[in-house]
Amino acid sequence: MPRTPTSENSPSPAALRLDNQVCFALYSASLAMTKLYKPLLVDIGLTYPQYLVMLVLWEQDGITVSELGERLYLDSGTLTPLLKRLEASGHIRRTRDAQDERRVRIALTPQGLGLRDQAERIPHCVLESSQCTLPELVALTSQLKTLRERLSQR
Amino acid sequence: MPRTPTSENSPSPAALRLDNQVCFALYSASLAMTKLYKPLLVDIGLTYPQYLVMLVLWEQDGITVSELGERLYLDSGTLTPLLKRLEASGHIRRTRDAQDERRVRIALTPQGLGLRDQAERIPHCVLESSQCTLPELVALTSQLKTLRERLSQR
DNA sequence: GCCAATTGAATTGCACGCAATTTAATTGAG
DNA sequence: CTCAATTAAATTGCGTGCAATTCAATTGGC
Repeated sequence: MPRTPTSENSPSPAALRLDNQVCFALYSASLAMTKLYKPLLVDIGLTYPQYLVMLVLWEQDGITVSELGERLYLDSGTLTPLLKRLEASGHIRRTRDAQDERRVRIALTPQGLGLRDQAERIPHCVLESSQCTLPELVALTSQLKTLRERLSQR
Repeated sequence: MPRTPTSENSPSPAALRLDNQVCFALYSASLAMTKLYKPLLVDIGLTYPQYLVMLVLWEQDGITVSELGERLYLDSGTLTPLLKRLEASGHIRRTRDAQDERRVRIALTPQGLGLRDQAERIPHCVLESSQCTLPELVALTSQLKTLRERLSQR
């Protein structure tokens, strides 16, 4: 009997097949998306999570670390070092709240605000590269939000 | 005029609004999914990416590091340390290929193979917790695979 | 058969995510 | 008013992801 290079034991049940996992489809699509953004973001000196932080700050300047965390579903263990790097890059300033010294407020610098103009071309580039139509992406976004809500309400 | 706690500059263009980003929907849903798996995987002593590796090995025992990487879209910089930890846990063995000493083949130990029985209950748990129907998840998986293919063919 | 080019892993360095702990500031029950 | 409980960030430690480099083994042009 010919021996294949990979020895099969009993076949894996369908429920454990990699190609049947939503989790892997989600995981690998998310990493692929990050790779698509990378070259665009390198041009403006941001990493992908840093870009997400900037998106929030362009909408809501001066919010606290925990408000930022609620928006992005990230905690201070992730955000604190990330924000320090954004500060070191000159995009933001971190200042203790005068009313409540426990809070740290994040404010855009003029440089950080200026970055928004350069970032405006990114969504278009991504749409192009995604090979998807806008309605497709809008629909997918909506489904993913629903999934996220359902998953995180545990 | 009442002043909001966060000072708005010019409003952020719609294309840069966080809630309109597929990338963020994808990113946050993926992290939420990881969190759902974590307690289930802790029980069997695996991290989430380690679980993905085991899914592949349960299908194809004895493959090389690069074949594993093609399956998971990960490179050796990620896989090498991860595989060393799986080896340290006793789930796999790493051995140089006799035909080509550059290749490293990954083989399940009896313990690693035995883990599959314990893992079989996981997909059901996830389906329950996801608050989604199976057809919904199947459809979403398919869309995400399409997206991944389109994104990574650049 | 020889040596340059290629290939497969490993290594290095950096930036996340996140659990768990610590520190500092604020709140609140009595 | 006081002190314990709570809250907000920061810190620590570990495990990814990934670019870039290194190292060893193999291949291919001559």
